[in-house]
Amino acid sequence: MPELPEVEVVRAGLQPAVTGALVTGVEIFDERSLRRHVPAAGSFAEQLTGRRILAAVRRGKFLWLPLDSDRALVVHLGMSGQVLLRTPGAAEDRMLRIRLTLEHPTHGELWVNFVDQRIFGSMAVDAMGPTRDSLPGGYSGQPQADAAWQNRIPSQVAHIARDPIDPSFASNAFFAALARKNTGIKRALLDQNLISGIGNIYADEALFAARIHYEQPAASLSAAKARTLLAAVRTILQRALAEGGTSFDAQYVNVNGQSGYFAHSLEAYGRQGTPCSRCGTLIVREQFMNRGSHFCPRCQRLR
DNA sequence: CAGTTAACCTGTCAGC
DNA sequence: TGCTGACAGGTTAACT
Repeated sequence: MPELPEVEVVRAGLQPAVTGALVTGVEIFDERSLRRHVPAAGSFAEQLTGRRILAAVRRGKFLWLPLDSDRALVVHLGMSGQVLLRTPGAAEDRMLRIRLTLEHPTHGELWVNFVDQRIFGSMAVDAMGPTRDSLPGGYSGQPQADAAWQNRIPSQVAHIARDPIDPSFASNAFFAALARKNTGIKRALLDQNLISGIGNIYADEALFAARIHYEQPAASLSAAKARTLLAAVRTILQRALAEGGTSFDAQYVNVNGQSGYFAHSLEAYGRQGTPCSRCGTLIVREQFMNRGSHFCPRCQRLR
């Protein structure tokens, strides 16, 4: 489940189920799902078994579960990852790669199934370090300023920029970086080191809402236009989150396997050949970065 | 530094 | 029915 809203749906679903739970079992069905695990301080299973989970945190499309060992279980869903909560003994999920068994003090025993068709996603145990700005590492539902994990971040997530719905997102620094970028605006929106959480769907939707062509040079946007774009990004992400994310099929689901509804609200992504909701011109799809860019050629002109 | 390409993978769908 | 090719929401490393 790729972009920010879909990952946040997963985080929010995990939080009440895993916070305070003890990891009692780890089963690995496909080692390739541990691609990002660095076995320096011990194997994946060794570092998890017997540890307690303290929270569920997200920055952009990265999710992590801080452990009582100053490490964290880092989860990235890649293109097709799912995290499913199951009652032990439930029927096997297809394409199950990793399973954790948890013992929660009040909810009892639980399976956390990591399912991933394409195996671009991964789980890893990683060391935590301080955040560069000494602010919270990401979004975790309830702020817990006194918690040791709060202002720390897994080493493999440290290079990822804050996302636009993070209260600590530095808008002015983002605008300044845009003004310095010698590249197209969509490439900049997809650059997770500049702003995180935006993928191909929401980049196209935000650019449509702000009426900006995807190849418009980032540095050429006026201050007002850049502000409009950031506001559009936030609005789209929040609306998508409120509707449970975007699902075209059973691939992108919450921890209970349910789809979101935002696909009905898409204005540009996947709508090539259908009329623009503003002017009736047919939406166009062009090849871009080995995928598609969808836009209205009339509303979104290159200037 | 910016941009391109390839690599990592499996499944689904359209067309023949 | 079966084959082939195109396509899919992401990230990273290597190269120009």
